[in-house]
Amino acid sequence: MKISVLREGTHCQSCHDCTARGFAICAALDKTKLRELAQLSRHVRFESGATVFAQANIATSFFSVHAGTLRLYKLLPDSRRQIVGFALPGDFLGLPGLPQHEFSADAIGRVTLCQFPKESFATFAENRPQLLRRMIELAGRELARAQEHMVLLGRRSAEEKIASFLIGWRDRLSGIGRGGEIMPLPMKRLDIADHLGLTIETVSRTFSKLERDGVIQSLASGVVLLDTPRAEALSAGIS
Amino acid sequence: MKISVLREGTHCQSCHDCTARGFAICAALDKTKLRELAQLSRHVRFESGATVFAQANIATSFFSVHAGTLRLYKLLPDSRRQIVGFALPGDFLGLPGLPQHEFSADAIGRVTLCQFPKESFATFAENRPQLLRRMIELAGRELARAQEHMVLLGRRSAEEKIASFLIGWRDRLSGIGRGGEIMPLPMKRLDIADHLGLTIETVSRTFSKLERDGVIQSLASGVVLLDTPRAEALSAGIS
DNA sequence: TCCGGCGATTGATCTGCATCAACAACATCT
DNA sequence: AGATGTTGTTGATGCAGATCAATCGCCGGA
Repeated sequence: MKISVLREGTHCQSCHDCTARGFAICAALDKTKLRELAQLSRHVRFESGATVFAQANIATSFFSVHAGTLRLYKLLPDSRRQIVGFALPGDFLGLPGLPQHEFSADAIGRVTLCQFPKESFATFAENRPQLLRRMIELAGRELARAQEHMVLLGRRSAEEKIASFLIGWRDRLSGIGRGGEIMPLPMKRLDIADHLGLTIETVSRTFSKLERDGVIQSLASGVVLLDTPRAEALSAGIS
Repeated sequence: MKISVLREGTHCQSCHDCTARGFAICAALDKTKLRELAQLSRHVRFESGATVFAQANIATSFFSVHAGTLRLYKLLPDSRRQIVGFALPGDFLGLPGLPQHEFSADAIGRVTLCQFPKESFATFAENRPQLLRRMIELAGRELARAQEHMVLLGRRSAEEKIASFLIGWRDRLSGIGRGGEIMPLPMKRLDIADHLGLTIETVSRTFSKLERDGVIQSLASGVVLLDTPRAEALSAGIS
């Protein structure tokens, strides 16, 4: 595992034309407040594999993902791993009220983040209902995703899990304007396995099966959905 | 499945000495605001098995649990079920921002709730940062629980699942002042199975095994933890 | 060009839990 | 008391996915 490499950041100069604006926490803010919030933040960059923060460490910052993908995961003492989610541009990391990080976060490929010192962010947000409501909205969306994922982990077959994952990933990408024919999957098979409660072998076999069945096409650059209705049916748990 | 029975409620007269005060959403409010909020609410009661609301229905109310236990669950089209959690006194049900319920909720035994019309609650909360921060706190706690449950569903053995469930249940009960030697388990085996991603038979067998091993004692009125350290070790994923 | 490492794939075998089945314990109704 | 339904337990068997193992493709470095 590579060691975290934190490049010194600068105050964010250009929140106004930030590509993650619109889906990020800051979508709630007008120009003036945006500038104030920007004063608190710095841009930081992490190289592939770097750990942004680790579970049970004291949380001193919040983050908003600007570019790239992260895996968010929890480890058991014997090193079993559950990836609780992947973070994409616009996702907010860290929850006020809890002193420590509830999970670890690694960069998958290069990642840039807006970093906010926890204290000053909390003070800033304290009396800004717009921002607070936005945080509730993001937390609620996250919670809904978590509950949907519990259904997947508890009650679905390997094939349904993979189909569900692909459909969900497609929807998230298109939600941030990254939809397209070829759907990039920046994470490795092991990450997918640890996200879906499977092993790499089962993930691999299931990808192969879906490809044999003409549901998907697997490329080096990503996956193409050939039979979307079939994939969506599997994802919904039909058949 | 029994039909939901909603007894007509009354405005809450006695929030001041409500037994769920202190852990509920209203813990954030001072006397004056509490009275104002009480004006919006009514007490409602549901009998055992009644459905408080169903997944994908338009959410017209929020609820705060006053007494009793609920199962919160999602169904797949073929009737596979995943119980995403159990709600206890103080728990808040419903998230602003999402138009529909994300899951269904049934009473386990008799339940009483504070019901808030969604619109008026939202208006009330809109510019009350204290209340908004409290909602973030509750949502965050819920999210943390959901993530911990993903680890359980994705990466743990049946025995670990049961031990984890018992330890978690003990902690939640003691968190609302209901700790005690005998831990009541109001939900049925099928509920536990659908919560942990197991079948009733496996749940039953695992309870039997834990009892044979002297970890727990199973009574009609609940469960006694005989070997708490062992249960906690299993719960933590050690051994 | 060869080598070594990493990720992915595929095959063979094993196993934890699901499934199928029978029965026990207990409550409710007639 | 006997009949019926509901919940829980236990046993026998089956199977989806884990585990163990071999191989392949690819990339980067010597």
